[in-house]
Amino acid sequence: MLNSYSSADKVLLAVDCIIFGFDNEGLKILLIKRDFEPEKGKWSLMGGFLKRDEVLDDAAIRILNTYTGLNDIYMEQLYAYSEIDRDPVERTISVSYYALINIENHNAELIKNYHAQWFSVADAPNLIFDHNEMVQHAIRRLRYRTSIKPIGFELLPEKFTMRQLLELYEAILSKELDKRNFISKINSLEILNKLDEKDMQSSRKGSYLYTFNKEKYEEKLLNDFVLNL
Amino acid sequence: MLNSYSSADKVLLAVDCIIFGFDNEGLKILLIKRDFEPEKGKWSLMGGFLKRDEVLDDAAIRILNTYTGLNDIYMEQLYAYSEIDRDPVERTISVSYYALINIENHNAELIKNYHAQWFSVADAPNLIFDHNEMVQHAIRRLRYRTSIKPIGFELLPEKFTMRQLLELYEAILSKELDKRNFISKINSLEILNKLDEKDMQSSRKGSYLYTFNKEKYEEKLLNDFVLNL
DNA sequence: AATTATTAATGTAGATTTTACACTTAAAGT
DNA sequence: ACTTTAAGTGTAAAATCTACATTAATAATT
Repeated sequence: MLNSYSSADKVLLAVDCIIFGFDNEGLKILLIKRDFEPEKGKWSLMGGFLKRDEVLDDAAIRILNTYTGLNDIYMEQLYAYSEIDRDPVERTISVSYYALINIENHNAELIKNYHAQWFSVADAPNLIFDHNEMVQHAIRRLRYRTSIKPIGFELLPEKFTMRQLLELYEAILSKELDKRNFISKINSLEILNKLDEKDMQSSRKGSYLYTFNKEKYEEKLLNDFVLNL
Repeated sequence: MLNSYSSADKVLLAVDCIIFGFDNEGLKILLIKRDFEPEKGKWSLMGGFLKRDEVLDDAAIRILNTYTGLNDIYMEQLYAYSEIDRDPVERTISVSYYALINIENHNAELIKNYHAQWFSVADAPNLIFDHNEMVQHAIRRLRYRTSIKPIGFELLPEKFTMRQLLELYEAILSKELDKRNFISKINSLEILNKLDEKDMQSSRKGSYLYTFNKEKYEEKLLNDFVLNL
C-alpha cells in the first residue's frame, strides 16, 4: 500500500533560527557556541527539535527564547533542509526561520545567560552542519524582502536618523545607495514620522530623528509594494 | 538537557505536490481522488511520506512519479505546514513542492494509470486537509516567480505562438496584458527563437511559431531579472 | 476571381519614474 | 568669529512604461 501511515518512517524535525541584528558597524547575526556534542565548542545557529504538540512557528519562538531570552519575536519560515547526513548523529530535517531584532535592546540578557555572540555577517565564523548555507539563504531572502516590505522597525532603535536607516538598507543590500534618492523613495512610502527632536551625536548640525508610523508600517507589511533602491 | 537527540519526538514528514499545467483553457492543477482513508474519495494533492534515506527533493520527484508516471520534473520547495491536526490520523508535517508541466505531453499516461485529473485553478474542487491553502500559496509563489524568472518552457509545447505565451502569462497573473507591450517586454529578454514556420490553426493569416532559446533561458533562470508586466 | 472575415503584426508620443549630481545650512568646537 | 562636520535639499536628462489603432496575410465564401 502506497500510503500507509504505519509503515512510514519518522524523522527528527529540527528548527534553526537565523537572527539578524543591526548596529552602526553593520548587519550582524547571532550565533552560539555549541555546548553539547556533536561539534561541541563550534559556532552554530540556535536550533532545537520540534515537539510533538507544537507547530513550527512556535518551535522557532521557543528555541529562540531558550537561547536568548527573547520574547515575541516574529519569525518567518525560510526553507527545509534534508540532506541525508546533514546531521551526523541522526537523520534530521531542519526547517530554518529568520528574524530581525534590535541588538541594543537585548544585548545584556544574551551575554548574561548564554554563550551567544553577535558577528558581522561579513566575517562570521564557519558554522556547523549546513548552517552556513542557511545563513546565505536567509540573506538572499532578506534582500528580497527589503524590496517588497518595509524594514527597520525590528532592527532600529525607536528613534533613528535617516542616516541609520540608509545604512541599514546599505548593509542588507550590500551596496551603496544615493542619499537623496534614498530619502525621497523612503518618504514616498509614507511610513515615517519626522520628530522635532534632533540627534546631536553624529554631527555638529544634528540630524532629525524619526520614528516609524506603526499603522502605515503594518499596512505596508500586509500590502507589498515595489521599492527599487 | 536541552538538545538530546534521544529524547526528541519524531514525526511523520510528508511531501505534497502542486502540479501546474496550462492549455488553451487556462491554468490548471492536477489532483487525485484519494483511494485510501482518511478522506477516501475526496480530491487531494499528490502526497506521500518522506523515506528515511531520501532527501525532500527526491521524495517530491518520487511521489509525483508514483501518481503520474512523470519523470525528471524539476520541482521547487514551497513551504512546511505543521498545524497540529492538519492530518487527522497522525501528527504529520508536510513540505509542499510545486512544478510546471505540459499537459499534452503527459495526459494519456495520467488518465490511464490513475484517478488523476486536471482542474482549472479557478474552479477546482475543495481539497482535503490544508491542501487548498497550499495551492493558494503556490499560486502566489508562481506569480512572484514569473516576475523574476522566465516561464513557459515547462508549460508550453516545444513550438508555440506569441499568443499562447501571452495567455499563459495572463492566466498566471490573472490579469489582462497589453499585447504589444507584452511582446516588446518578452522580446527584450531575448529568450525566444522566432521560427520561419507558422501555426495556421488559430487564424487565416497564421502566426509565427517560437521556441525557447535554451541557453539564454537557462542563463536567465540563474540570474534573476525584473519583469514588470 | 473577387470579396469577406479573422487574427497577426507592428510603432510612437506622452507620462512617469529613475538616475546622477553639488551646494547651502546649522551648530559645536576652537 | 572662524572652522569643521555632517545634514538637508532640487533638478534636468535619461530610461522606462503606458495607452492606443492601423495594416497585413491568408483561408473561406461567393
